[in-house]
Amino acid sequence: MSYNFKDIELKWQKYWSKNQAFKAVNNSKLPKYYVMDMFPYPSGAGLHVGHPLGYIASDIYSRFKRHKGYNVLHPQGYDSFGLPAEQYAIQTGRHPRETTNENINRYREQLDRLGFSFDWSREIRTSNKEYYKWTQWMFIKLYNSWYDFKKDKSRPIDELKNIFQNSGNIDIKACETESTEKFSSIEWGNFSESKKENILLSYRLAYLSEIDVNWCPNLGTVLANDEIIDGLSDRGGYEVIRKKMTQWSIRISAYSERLLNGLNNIDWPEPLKEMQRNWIGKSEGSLVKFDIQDFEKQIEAFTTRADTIFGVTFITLAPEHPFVKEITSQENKGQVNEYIIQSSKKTERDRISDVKTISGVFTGAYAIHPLSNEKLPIWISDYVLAGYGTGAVMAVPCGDQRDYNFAKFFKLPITNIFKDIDISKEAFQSKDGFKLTNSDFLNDLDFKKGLSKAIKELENVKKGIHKINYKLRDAVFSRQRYWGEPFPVYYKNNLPVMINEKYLPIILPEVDKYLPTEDGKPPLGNSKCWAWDIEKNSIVENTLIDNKNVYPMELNTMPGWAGSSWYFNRYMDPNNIDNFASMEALKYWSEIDLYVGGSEHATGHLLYSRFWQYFLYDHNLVPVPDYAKKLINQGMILGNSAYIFRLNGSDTYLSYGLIKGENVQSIHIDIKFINQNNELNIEELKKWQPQFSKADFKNENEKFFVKREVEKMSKSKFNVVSPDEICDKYGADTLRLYEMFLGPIDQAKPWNTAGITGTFSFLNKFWNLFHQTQGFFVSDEEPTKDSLKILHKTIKKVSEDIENFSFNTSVSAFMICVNELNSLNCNNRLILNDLCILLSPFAPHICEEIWNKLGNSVSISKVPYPIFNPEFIKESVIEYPVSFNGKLRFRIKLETSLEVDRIKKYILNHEKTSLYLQGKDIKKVIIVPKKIINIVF
RNA sequence: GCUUCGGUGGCGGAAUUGGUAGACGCGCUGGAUUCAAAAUCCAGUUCUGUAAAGAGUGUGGGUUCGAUUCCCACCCGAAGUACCA
Repeated sequence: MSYNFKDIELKWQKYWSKNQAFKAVNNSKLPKYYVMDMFPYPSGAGLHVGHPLGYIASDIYSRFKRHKGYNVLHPQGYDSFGLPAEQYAIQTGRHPRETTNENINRYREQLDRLGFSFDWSREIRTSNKEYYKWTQWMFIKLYNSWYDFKKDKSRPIDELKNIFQNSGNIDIKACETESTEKFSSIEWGNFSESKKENILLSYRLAYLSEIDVNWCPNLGTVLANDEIIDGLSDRGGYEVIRKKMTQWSIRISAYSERLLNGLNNIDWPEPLKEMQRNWIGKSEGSLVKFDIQDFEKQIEAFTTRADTIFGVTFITLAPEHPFVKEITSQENKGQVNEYIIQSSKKTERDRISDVKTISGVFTGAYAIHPLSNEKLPIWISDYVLAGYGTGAVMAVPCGDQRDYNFAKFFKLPITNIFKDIDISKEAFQSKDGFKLTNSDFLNDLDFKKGLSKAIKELENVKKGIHKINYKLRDAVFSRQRYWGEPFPVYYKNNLPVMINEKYLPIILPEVDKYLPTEDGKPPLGNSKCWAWDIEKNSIVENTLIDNKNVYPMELNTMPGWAGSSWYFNRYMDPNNIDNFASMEALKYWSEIDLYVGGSEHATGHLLYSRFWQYFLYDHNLVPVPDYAKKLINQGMILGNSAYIFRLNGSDTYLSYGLIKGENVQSIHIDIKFINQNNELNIEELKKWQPQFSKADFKNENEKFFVKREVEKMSKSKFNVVSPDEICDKYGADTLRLYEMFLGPIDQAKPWNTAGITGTFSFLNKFWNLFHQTQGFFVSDEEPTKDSLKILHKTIKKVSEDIENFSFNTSVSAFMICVNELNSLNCNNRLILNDLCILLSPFAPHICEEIWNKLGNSVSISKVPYPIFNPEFIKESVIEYPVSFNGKLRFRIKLETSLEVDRIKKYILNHEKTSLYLQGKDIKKVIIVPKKIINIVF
C-alpha cells in the first residue's frame, strides 16, 4: 500500500477546517502562547516557494507548543493596501479592491494546501473598513498627543494647552519643531486662534510640514525610490526631481531614546537590533554656532569632535539649506542656482553613496569662526543632506576624509591641528594617538581633555551647546495614492481638523481614475464625494464646497506601514466593533511570544511598530510596551533567474559562451524554458513573447546556453517557483520538510528542487515502516531496547532543535531515525505512536493519517509531546584504560558506545597513544595524533 | 558609500565552548532486483596521486600545542538604505 499523499492531505485539511481544530480561545486554563507571522502582501503573482519558509517554521513551532500544552494563538491576515494593486488598476482600470480580493482568495487556497494550523476565524485585512477604522482612530490619537521629555512619555494635547495657558512654553521639555518660538502664558492668551493651532501643530505627534519628495512632473506624481531607476521613472522613463510638498509626518524621533533602550528588553536577533541602533544613530556632541558675515544669522552645525574646532577651514551647507538663497553673493548666484537644480535631480541615496565625485559651489559668503574670528568660506555640496542634523557641516579637512577630499579638490586651506602627524596623504580620523597643535588654548591636549575644554569655551562665549543627535528622522505619513487608508481630516482656513471619532470609519471614496488629477492633486481628488459637511457630519460632494458648512477633505492617503504597525493587537480580538481590541483580550494575550519574519523589515515595519506600540502604551491603550518578546528572521529564498543575450541593435541572440567582447544586452527569460544543463528550448521561447518569434539564435555546439543568476524571487524576473507544482508532485508534507531541510531558517538560500526527492523518499520510508504489502501492520510487542534508544535519541535531538529553531538538523535527525528503525525492521506500535507525534509538527497530514490508523480517535494535534527519558539512551559505563606518552595514566568513563568506538579507533591507529583515566568522570576526550590530549571534565 | 549578514566537496548544508572538517540529503560511480524501465535496496564518493603521501573551510597575515571557529586587512555575494512590501 503506497503513500497516497493527495487523498491524505485533502482528507485532513477538510477535517481540521470542519472541526476548527486550531481555533484559539480568549480564556483557557492552559498557559497562552502567541505565534505570529508577518502577514503577506497579496501580490498578483500568487504565493511563491519563498513565502512559506517562515510560515512553515512558525507552524511547526505552534503545533509543537500545542503538544506541549499551551493555548496557542496562531493567526494570519493580509497587508492588503499597497502600491502594486494600484499600479495594476492604473493599467487595467480594475478596482484595486477587486484584484486584491482575487489575490487574497488565491493566497488562501495556496496556504490551505500547505496544511497550516492558522486560526482563520481571526483573519484580518488592513483594507477592510472595520480594520482601518481603527488605523484612522489611532491617527487621531497621534494628532491629539505631544511628547513630554520630563515624563518621558506622550500625553494628550489638551494637557499641553493647559500648560501654555498657565506658564507658556518656556519651562517645558517637549519634542517640538526646531523653529518653534518661546512664549509666556500672557503671550499665548493673546495669540489668534490660528496662531495657537499652528503652534500646537509643531508639538503634535502627527503634524504637517514641508518635505522633500521625488516628484515626476510628467506623471504628475510622487515616486518611491524603488520606482526610480538611474534617476528616471521606472514607468515611462521620465525625469524625476526633488521637490518640497506639505505632508503629514509622525514624530517618531521623540521616541528615539526609548526605541534604543527598549532593544535591551526584547529577545530579537542581535544583528537586527544592531541595525536598529545604527539606524537610530545616537551621537553625543555639540551644536556650534557660526555667525555669518554681514547677515544677522547663525549657521548651526552639529559635531562630535568639538576638539577639532581650530581645524575648521570652511563650512558646507546642503544645497536645500534655507539660508543658501539669501546669503549667496550676486556674482555666485548663477552657479549656485545651477548647482541646486543639478542636485535636485539626484536621489538622496545617490548623493550619499557616490563618494568618488566631488562637487560643490562657493556661495560667496563667509562665516566667522566662533573662537578665532577667522573668515570661513561657505560652500554648498550635495553630500550634505538637508534632512540630517542641521544640514550644515563644519569642515575639518585634517580630521575628516570627506572634508579633506573636498578641500584638496577645490584647493581650500587645510590646517593641521595634530602635532607631528603627517596629513599630506590623507586625513587623520582617529580619536587617539595625538596631541593638538595650532589650536590656541587647546594645544598639547589629547582628545578627551581637548573635547571638554573646547565645549566649555564654546559654551562660555555662547557659541555652542551640548546636544544629543539622532539620525532617525520623523516618518513621512502622506502618500499621493488611492489604495490606502484615507485621513479622517478636513481643512478649515488651511488648518487641519480631525473628524470626530464617532463618525469613523471614513470610507475610501470611489474614483473613475486611479491616476493623479490633471492639476496634480492626489488620486482622491478624482472623487466627486470628498468633502466634509460639519452640519450633517458626513462626507458630501465636492461641488458643494462653496457651502459654508462644507470643507475639503485631505486628499492624501496613509502609507503601507500604518495598518501593519498595530495589527498584532487586532488578532487578539478581531471582530470587536467598540474598540480595536478589548482590554481584557489585550491583557490575556498581552504580547507576541514568537514573531517570525524577514530581516528586510528591520528598519521599517519593525521600528515603526515598536514606536506605535509605545505610543499606545503611553495612553494606556495596550498593557505592554514591547509587543514581541522574541523574534526570529527567516532568510529570503532566492530564485535562479535565466538571462539570454541580444546583440545590441539587432535581432540576434547569442549563446552564453559566444558573448565575449560583444556589445550585448541581457534579458530575463522565464526559467520554464531552461533544462538542467542551462540549455534553452528555443521553440518554446519563440511562442512565449512576440519579440522572440522571428529572432535569430546563434548556437554553440548545436546548443543554446543561458546565463543563470541568483537573485530575489520575483514575478518581474520570471524566476518564480510556485509551491503548487511541488504540492501536486510530492505533496505538502514533502514541501514542508524540504523547505526546512534546505538550510538554517535565518539564512538566504537559492531555491533548488534537485534535492526534494530526498525528503519525499524519507516520507515513503516512514510510511513503509508500517505498511507491508498486505496493508497497515504494526507489532504490539514490547519495544526493544535498541528501538527505544533510537526513539529517545530522536526525541532529545528534535525537541532541542525546535526550541533552537534549528529545523534543518531536526529533519536530518528524523531521517537517521527512520533509517535506523528500518534496519532493525521495527514496526512497533509504541515506537510508532511517539514517532508520529514527534514528526507531526513537520509533516502533519501523514502523521495524522497514521495516528488515525493506529486506532486513535482524537486528533494528533491534541496529544502531549513525547518526553525524553535519558534512561533509554544510557550506555553501560565502559572503562577504557589508556596512557599518554607512557607517563600520564587515566581511566575514562564513557557514556556512549560511539565515543568508545572513536577512541578505540584512534588507539588502534596510534599504538603509542593510550589513555588511562582513574576516578574522574570525563565528558569528552580528544586525542590528536602525535600531539596532545585535552581532557574535558 | 554606509549598516547587517554570508562565503566549507559537483550541489544544499553539518561540525555544543578553539579540539578527528565534510553529519544528513541531492548528484555521481559500481552492484543487487527486473525482459526492460521506474521504484527500491547495498557499497563507494573532498581534491591530487596507482600507491605511499600530501593539500584542503573566499584571499593574505596574526594569536594558539591546535583555527571553519578568535583578531587584523582585503576580495566576492545577499539584504536594507527612510514612498516596494
